[in-house]
Amino acid sequence: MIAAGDLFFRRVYALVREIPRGRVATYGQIAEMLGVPRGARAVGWALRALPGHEEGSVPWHRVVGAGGRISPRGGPGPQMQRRLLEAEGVDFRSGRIDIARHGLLAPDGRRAAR
DNA sequence: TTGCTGACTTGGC
DNA sequence: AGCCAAGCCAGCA
Repeated sequence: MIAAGDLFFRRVYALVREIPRGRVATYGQIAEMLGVPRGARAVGWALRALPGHEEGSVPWHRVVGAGGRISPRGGPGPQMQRRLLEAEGVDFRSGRIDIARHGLLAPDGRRAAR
């Protein structure tokens, strides 16, 4: 259960839940949606504090860094994140995600991917 | 209230 | 292409 005061965290979680399967959003993009263009780090903080309770409900793995690269955090996290994304059809051919295709507002390019 | 840290981003070497 | 430094935001001691 999230504390009543942690409104920012709840907003972040709510937004991440809205990310469709097979698509990804960047920290900066989420922050901008929240009305905080430079609050990318705050978004990361929120996800870091993501309780295991919400972990099953919030697709945190669909949140990546700018340029479609997974933020190294020193744990099995990044590896699992990449695995989950690949399972959704996200292409890591270049070692990073193509935001132009898998981005939140990007047209479904998964089909065009090759 | 002050200061440090961090799942970030951008710009310069 | 990869590494370093500065800027910004929120939470916690």
